[in-house]
Amino acid sequence: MPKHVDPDARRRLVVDALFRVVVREGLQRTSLRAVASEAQLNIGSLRHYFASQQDLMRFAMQSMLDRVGSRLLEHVERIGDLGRRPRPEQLQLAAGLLAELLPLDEHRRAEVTVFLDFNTAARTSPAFGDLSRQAAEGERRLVRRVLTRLDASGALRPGLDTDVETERLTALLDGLSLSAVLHPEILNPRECVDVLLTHLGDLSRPDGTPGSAH
Amino acid sequence: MPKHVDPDARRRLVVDALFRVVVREGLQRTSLRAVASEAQLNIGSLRHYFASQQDLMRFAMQSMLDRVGSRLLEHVERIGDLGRRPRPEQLQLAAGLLAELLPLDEHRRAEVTVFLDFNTAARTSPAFGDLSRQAAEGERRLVRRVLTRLDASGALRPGLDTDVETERLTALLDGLSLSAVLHPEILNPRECVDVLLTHLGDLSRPDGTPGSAH
DNA sequence: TCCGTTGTATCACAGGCGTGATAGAAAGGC
DNA sequence: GCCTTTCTATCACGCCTGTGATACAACGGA
Repeated sequence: MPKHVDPDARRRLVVDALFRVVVREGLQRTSLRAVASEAQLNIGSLRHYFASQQDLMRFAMQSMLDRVGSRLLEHVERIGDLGRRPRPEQLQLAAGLLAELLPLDEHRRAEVTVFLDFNTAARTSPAFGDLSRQAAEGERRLVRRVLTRLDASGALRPGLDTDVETERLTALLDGLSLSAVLHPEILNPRECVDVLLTHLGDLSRPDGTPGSAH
Repeated sequence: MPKHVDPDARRRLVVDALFRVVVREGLQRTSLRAVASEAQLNIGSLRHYFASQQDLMRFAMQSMLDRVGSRLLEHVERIGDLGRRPRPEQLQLAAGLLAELLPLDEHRRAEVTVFLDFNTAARTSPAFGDLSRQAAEGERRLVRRVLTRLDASGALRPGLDTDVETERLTALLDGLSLSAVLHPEILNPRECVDVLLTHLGDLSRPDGTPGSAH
């Protein structure tokens, strides 16, 4: 006995419409009316589900963070135990996981685009400050975790400073995302992957060196 | 016999006011009235020097690109010939030059902040598209030039792919700038420099290996 | 059937925006 | 002195924004 409207589905519909508007027009021109129109809803209906513009914006950003977070978690579980893989595959798997954050297809491109707009807005908009910070910390936790796991299974060069390498790899991912979104004609997805693989290769133990796994 | 007002000085004054507003409020809230108020000018006066908002915005971004460009040029000349320096100093000098692009002090932080806001806006605003692209290409030219000069003086590991390394270092710089501007509590200037030096160190020829310079 | 809840749709308001028009002050060549 | 150019200042217009208020339809349990 389903209710004729599912509020959660409605909110998702609105959020998806908002994402499309942000991607197409930029956050600056993403007004309530534009989102309502994109969702083919009356602005009155939209406001029935979101009390204010700020509510909608926060909900949308939180939704995106949740989606990315659960996708990453899923990917981590799919990989399973890293220690029992051969070393080249370890690096490949790590790259595949981190590439979830790169705009390599239209879906991730849209995510990164919206994410960038939200984060730049968050700099001067207190309403998003906590979400932006939480996202930045989450990204660093992921990167650090990838690095420590690689290191634990002996894939990495000895003597690396984890703090510095975490910031370095995070900056690399952020910079690649930024360029790929803002200047796709300069940096295409294949080059992004090349750079990421090169970086991980540089961090890895030289071929022939025995790892210290276990 | 000085004229009572110097139009160029007036424009510079307005542009500086615009930068302050963008840094403080974000590009979204940077209206003509806000800039005029910040410059302590009447909006009518402001519009006497800039025909339209778009004119002002373009002029401001172009001004910033010019300033950064000439500062980089000056720094390059100050360094002079790289070949006749000892290798550790070569890396240090390269890092110092590239660090002109990082938000390490308040002045550069303001620049990078404005630059970021302009570039995200440029994604969906055709008026800034060309300037944004030109800046991205300029940054890559600089990075590539630094890398090839280091390589020519024998400071770099052999076998590096210049295209990939250019994108890698560019992404690293962009990512560091992004994080340092959006999350200064997570990434401070010292860490930025650490990461940059670590990266250049990784690219450099291992100690004890004779360089191929001259 | 009645009624409360939920959803849809519309109007109106105040506020900010860029911009065109215009009036008046100030400056400088003659 | 005057006249032209440059600069300053203000008004008004149309547009778009978020939001409060309100009316009306539709649903679901009693």
